[in-house]
Amino acid sequence: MTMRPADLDRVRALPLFERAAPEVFRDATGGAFLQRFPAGTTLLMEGDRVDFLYVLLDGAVELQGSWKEKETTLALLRPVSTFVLAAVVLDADALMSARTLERSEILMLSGEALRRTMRQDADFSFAVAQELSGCYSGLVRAVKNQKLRGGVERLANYLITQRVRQGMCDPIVLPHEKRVLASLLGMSPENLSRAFASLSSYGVSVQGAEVGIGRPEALERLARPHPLIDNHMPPPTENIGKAESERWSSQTGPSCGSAQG
Amino acid sequence: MTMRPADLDRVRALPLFERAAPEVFRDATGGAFLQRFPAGTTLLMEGDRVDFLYVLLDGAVELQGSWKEKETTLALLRPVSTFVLAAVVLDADALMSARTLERSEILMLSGEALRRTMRQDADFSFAVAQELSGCYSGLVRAVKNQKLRGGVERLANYLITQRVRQGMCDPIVLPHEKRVLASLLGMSPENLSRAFASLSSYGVSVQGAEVGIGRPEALERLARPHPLIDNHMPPPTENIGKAESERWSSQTGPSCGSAQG
DNA sequence: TTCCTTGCTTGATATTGGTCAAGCCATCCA
DNA sequence: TGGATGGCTTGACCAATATCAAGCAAGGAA
Repeated sequence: MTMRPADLDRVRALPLFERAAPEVFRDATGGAFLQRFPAGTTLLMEGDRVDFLYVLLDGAVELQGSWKEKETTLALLRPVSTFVLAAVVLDADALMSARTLERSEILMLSGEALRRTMRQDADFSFAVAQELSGCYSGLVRAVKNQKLRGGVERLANYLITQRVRQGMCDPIVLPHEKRVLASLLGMSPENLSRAFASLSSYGVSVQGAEVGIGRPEALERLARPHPLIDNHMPPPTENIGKAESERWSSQTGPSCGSAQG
Repeated sequence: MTMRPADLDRVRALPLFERAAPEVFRDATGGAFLQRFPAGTTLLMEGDRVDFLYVLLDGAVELQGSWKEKETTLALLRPVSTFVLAAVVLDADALMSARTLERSEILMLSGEALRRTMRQDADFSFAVAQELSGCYSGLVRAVKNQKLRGGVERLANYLITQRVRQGMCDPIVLPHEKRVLASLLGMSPENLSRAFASLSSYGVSVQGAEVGIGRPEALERLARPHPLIDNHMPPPTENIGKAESERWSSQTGPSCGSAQG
C-alpha cells in the first residue's frame, strides 16, 4: 500500500502541486495512500460523501451520472488525472459515480488535509482555484458540444481531437470500448455504429479499435472544430492538468474533443 | 458611475466576500466600477479576453454559447450573481458570450486585482475555490439534465424548481421570455409550446407568463426530480451563492431546475 | 383607432435518434 | 474443438425533436 518514489514524483508534477513549497506538498499529501483496483470497481457512488481527492496514476476511470435507471458517461480519465476536486473543496456529496474501466492504481489524498492546507497557503489555494477553473471550462465545452452539435458531428470532432492527441498519426486507436465512447458522446451504441458508417463517405474507416482518417480535410469540413468547444491540447509531451490545458487553449489555436477520453 | 453604499453592501454579502477581512475586500474591489446597460447589450463575446469579474446587481443576463450560427443558452442570471469567474482566475478568454436581457446594473471588478488578492490571502483564495466548485457542480447538474432527460422532463423539472424558488406559490410566473427558456432547456420554441401542451394532462395550465401547477404530485411523478440533478435551493430569503447553494444541497433534500433561471 | 411588429402557438412534414431483434465475430473457457 | 459469452453491427420500426409555414394575439407607434 505504500507509494513508490516514482509515483510521488508524478503527483508532484501535477499542476496542482507543481509550484507548491515542499512543506505544503507534505501537508497536502499527509496520510495519502495508494490503492489498486480491478476493472469494473465502483470507487464512488453518486450521493456518497467524498472524503478523498482521487489521483489516477494508472489505468482508466469513468465518471458517470444517472437518473431513472439511465446512465451517462460524463468523462473518461487517463493517468495522470485527479477527480472529485470540487466535492472535496465543498466537503459535499459526489454528483457523479466513478468506476474503473481497467485495473487501476489510484492515490487517495485526504480531503480534510487538502482543505486545511488550502486555508494555510494562498498559493496552494490559488492552484486549486486554477485547477477548478480548468475543470469548469472543460464542462462548459461539454455542454456546448452536447447542445449545439448532432451525434455525427460530435463523433467527427472526437476523432479529430484524438488525432491531435495521438500526434497526428493514422490510424488512430480508440482508447475505450465503443459502448463507453457512445455514452460519452451522448448516443446509443447502435447509433455510434451508424455514425461511424456515415463518416465513411468522409474517408473514415473502422477496423476494431483502429480508425483510419483517410481525408482529414474532408472530416474537418464536416466537423468544424472550434477552439471554444474543442480543446486541441498539444500532444502529451508532459502531463498537463486541466487548468494548464485551458490556459494553453486561450493562447493558441484549434480544438479537440470536448470531453476528455 | 460611482456606487451607492447599498450596492457595496450587496457585493459584500456575496459568499465570495462574506467572510473576507475588510482590507481584503478593499483590495479585491479596488478600481471597481458600476455600469448600466440597456436590454440586449452584449457585455462579452465568446473568445474575448476577460479583464473583469462581472457582478449582476440589477436586471438579467444570459450566458450563451454558439457554433455554426447556432446559439444556445447556458445560464440565465438574476441579481446578485457573479459571472466569468473561471476565466478571470485563469486569465483566459471567455468561453461564453454574455448579454443583458433587460436593463441591467453591473459591477465590474478588476481581474488583475482579484488574482493579486487571491495570491495574498489564503481565505479569499479558498472562498474563490468554493465558489468555483459550486459553479462546477451546477454545470455537472446541467449536463446530467441535458443528457439523461427528454424535453418534457426538463420542462417539468424546471417548473418544479421554479415553484420551490418562488415559495411554492401557484401560479408561478416565468422569469424570462419563452424563447429564452426554450434555449436554456435545449429545445426549439415550437417544441417548448408543445411540451407545455403535453403537460396539461398533468394539471399544468399556461396563461402568458403565468403557469398554474394544478396537481403538483402528478407533475412530480412525471418529473422525478433528483437532488443530484436539480438543486432545490430554499426560497430566496437571503442571497445564496453557488457554493453555498451546493453545500446546502449536499446536506438537505430535494432538488430543483438544474440550470438557474 | 389602425397598422405593424413581435412573440407565441399550431399543423404538416422531415430528420434525428432510440429501441428491439437478429446475426456476426472475435475471445475465453471447458 | 466446441460452445458459451460479450461486444459490435445491421435492419426494421418507432419516438422525439427540428423545421417550415401559417395564423393568432398583445403591445407600440403613427
